[in-house]
Amino acid sequence: MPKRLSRAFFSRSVHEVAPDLIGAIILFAGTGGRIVEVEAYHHTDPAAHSFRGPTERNAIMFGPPGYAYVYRSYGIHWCLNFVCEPKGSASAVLIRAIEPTLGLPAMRRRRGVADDRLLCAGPGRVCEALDITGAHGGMALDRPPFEVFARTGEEEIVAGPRIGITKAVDKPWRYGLKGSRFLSKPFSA
DNA sequence: TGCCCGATTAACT
DNA sequence: GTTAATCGGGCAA
Repeated sequence: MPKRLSRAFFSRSVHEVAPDLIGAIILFAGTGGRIVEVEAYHHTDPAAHSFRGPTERNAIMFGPPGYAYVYRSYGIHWCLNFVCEPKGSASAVLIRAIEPTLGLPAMRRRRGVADDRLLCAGPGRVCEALDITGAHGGMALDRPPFEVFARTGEEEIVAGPRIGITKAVDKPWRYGLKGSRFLSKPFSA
């Protein structure tokens, strides 16, 4: 039985937690699968929402680790983050893509796409497939409806530049499961 | 109060 | 490859 990830797991540096999340299982109300792509955002990073200090939107990032930070992207989509590091560090990992395994009928219905590779290939798609919205921001990751389990065994992890940002574009803080068909974009060799 | 633009996606050409 | 959709956050005034 996989080990449930608790607050101690998320209390470490966001640059340790992010690659350790590749291969982990995330379930929300019983739907989800294996995490195959994430990005790390540290509060000293100009691309992070927390870079300019606490606001109403990013308040969760300044709280304790092990909680969900959900924000609205482009006025349309929801994006899910896991808050990391000791409280006040304001760092988080963006969940960018999942290999969908549990609750496939529900996820297909919510997404309305024919190809399962597009169910959870992107941060907005992940939230639509799992039915995560801003209402779930601030929820603990070790309590229902969230369930997060550690990966079992070794995984081959690749890193590269993050997607969709205009600041700190050179930092290789996007992590993925090598060769996965469920990435939002391939990693360049 | 007004303005610009974004940790995106889908539907175009 | 390009672009519209769509709206709240953050900052200037």
